[in-house]
Amino acid sequence: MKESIFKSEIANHLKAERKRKKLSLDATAKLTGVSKAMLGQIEREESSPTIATLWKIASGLNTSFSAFFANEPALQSGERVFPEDERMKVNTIFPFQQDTRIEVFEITLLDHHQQMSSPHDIGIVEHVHVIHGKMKVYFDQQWHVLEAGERIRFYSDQSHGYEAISETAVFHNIVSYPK
Amino acid sequence: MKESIFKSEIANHLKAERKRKKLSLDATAKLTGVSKAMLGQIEREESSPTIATLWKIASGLNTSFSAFFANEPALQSGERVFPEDERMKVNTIFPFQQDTRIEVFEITLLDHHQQMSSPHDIGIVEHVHVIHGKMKVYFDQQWHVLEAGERIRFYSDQSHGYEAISETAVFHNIVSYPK
DNA sequence: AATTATTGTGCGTTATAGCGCACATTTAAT
DNA sequence: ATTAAATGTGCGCTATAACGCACAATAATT
Repeated sequence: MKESIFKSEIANHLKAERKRKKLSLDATAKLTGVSKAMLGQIEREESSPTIATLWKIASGLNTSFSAFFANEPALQSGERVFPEDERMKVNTIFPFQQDTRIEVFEITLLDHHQQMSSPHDIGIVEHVHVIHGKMKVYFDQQWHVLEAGERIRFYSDQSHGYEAISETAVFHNIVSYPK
Repeated sequence: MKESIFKSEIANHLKAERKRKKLSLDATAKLTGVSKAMLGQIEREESSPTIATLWKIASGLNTSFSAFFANEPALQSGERVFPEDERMKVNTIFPFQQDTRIEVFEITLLDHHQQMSSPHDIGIVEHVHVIHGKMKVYFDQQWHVLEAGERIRFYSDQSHGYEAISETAVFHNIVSYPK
């Protein structure tokens, strides 16, 4: 994810949210405590706001903070795509639904397979619950070893991955998307 | 959530992450492309970084962006309380957290036990995934039979319940609370 | 058509994010 | 003990985030 696309996502989301609520720059300025000049500049991508002001905007508009970093709904609507690999079997337990914004997979790693993944969008949380075998999960620059029955939770907007320590490992993977 | 408290969250997380990696301000400056003076000010809460710089920091440290905003364990622990019953064992897999607004239980029904429940708040969605045995789930005025491995999803703002058909049944219960 | 709000943008000013460099302290090496 | 390297803070400077106000444009009212 490049830095520059941030600005346009923030701009788009702010503009969309403001239009959806049928608010003028002046009205949102009063709601958020951020000057309308600044709001205009952010929408035109002429300014990269500080977290403090972005917080004031999110807070004043009663919208979530992470929503400013989400990709277009068109892209994130569906299910996550997994790489085609014979040694990693993915079974969808609960597909993504707009109301809950979670999806659940049962994943089987064969032959000590390791599966790495590049960062996802901001705010996405992954839950790993080991059903069979022994495995390790990578995030925060560390491998975390998990026995059967154990579980762990992490932000997946970073490099992460899974690897079976026993020959095969089965785990449940709950992915939560913000909104 | 007040604005000031997550400035300290950012400060704490940056400091902790830097210490964990045993990096100096100088070293992190080279990694992230952010001057060490600025990094120092952020750690001392003397400066509120822009989104762009915080991104450079997260990116350069290979850490998650969201982790800088990790909210403290919510006071409002939405955790559901279950009736005391010897024939229904509830094991919490993932406790409720404010960011995801889900909680996950592993529930064991013994001796053909039936457990009914009165309606919860509107918008709450329950997911049932049968691990062992055979059971049925009640909602929408009827019972739904589930074999091991099968799953079902329903709104729990209505009378609902579970019952083991085999002598014992084990299922996972994912509860999603609306934002 | 003329007037009056409303809305977004441009401008000048202030506040502060962010940088490079130097300084004082500590830590390690000689 | 002395030197040398490394680490965090302070200072001056520049870039820009953020503000208030005024202006030009459109939309609504008379």
